[in-house]
Amino acid sequence: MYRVSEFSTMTGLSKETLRYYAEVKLLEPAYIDPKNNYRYYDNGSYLIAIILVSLRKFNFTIQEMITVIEDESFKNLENILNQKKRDIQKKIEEMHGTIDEIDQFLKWGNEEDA
Amino acid sequence: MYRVSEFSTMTGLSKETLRYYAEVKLLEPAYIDPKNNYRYYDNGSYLIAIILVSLRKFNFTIQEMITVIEDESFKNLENILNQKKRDIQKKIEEMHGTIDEIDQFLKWGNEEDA
DNA sequence: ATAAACCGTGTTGTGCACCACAGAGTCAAA
DNA sequence: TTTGACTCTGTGGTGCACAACACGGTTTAT
Repeated sequence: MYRVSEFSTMTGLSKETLRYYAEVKLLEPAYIDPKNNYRYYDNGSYLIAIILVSLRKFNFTIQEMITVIEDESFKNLENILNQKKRDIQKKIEEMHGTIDEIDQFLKWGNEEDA
Repeated sequence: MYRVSEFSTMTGLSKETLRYYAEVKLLEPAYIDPKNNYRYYDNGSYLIAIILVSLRKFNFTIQEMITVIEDESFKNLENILNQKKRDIQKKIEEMHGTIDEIDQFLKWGNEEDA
């Protein structure tokens, strides 16, 4: 059982982030001492925390992560990740579109000059 | 001279957005009637508004747009747009990187299963 | 016993680009 | 002249994901 400080350095999540994650029921402590309200995390918490850190790198929102975690035993995690990949690919295409529009705009500017 | 409502429909910028743009000195009305504070826009305002709408599509921030507008006569607009294109391309590469990381994660998950 | 280091709660602030609303004044048409 | 549509200002709210306090209790080491 780890206290917040230790768990924070283990996971790379700040204490405030851990508190926030508990608040939104994304990652709740394994145990809370009723006499001083100290929050304790265990190795199960750690596994989840590691996954959350990855998901955050993949730009998952808190809500999406909650969905992942609520779906016990991660049955749909693969589907969700594949969906995320498609979302990213879509955004990439949009950005290519934006580049095209900028090119149009530049072209229009140059023609105006002529 | 156009009042906000008309100018709003002309440009597609909402009244609140126009008010906000005036507040941050991005697009100030051409004339303000001192006796009732009504804000009036003219054709010069319109030209700038059109450009701003495009820049917003290109994901310019307000600060960036202010920079563009302050630089009278748009000498550096082309440079800035080209810089923006590079920024977008960089983000596209980052997103490809994220996709690779997701693939790694998926691969790791499948190996764990085995 | 004391001091340092830790923990809790509650609250406010951050950045961005607006949106929404209330209350009051103003203008245009009939 | 009345009605309805318009305008202003000021203020607060939105979403996201925390960060940053202040204040007080607790634990740990010496």
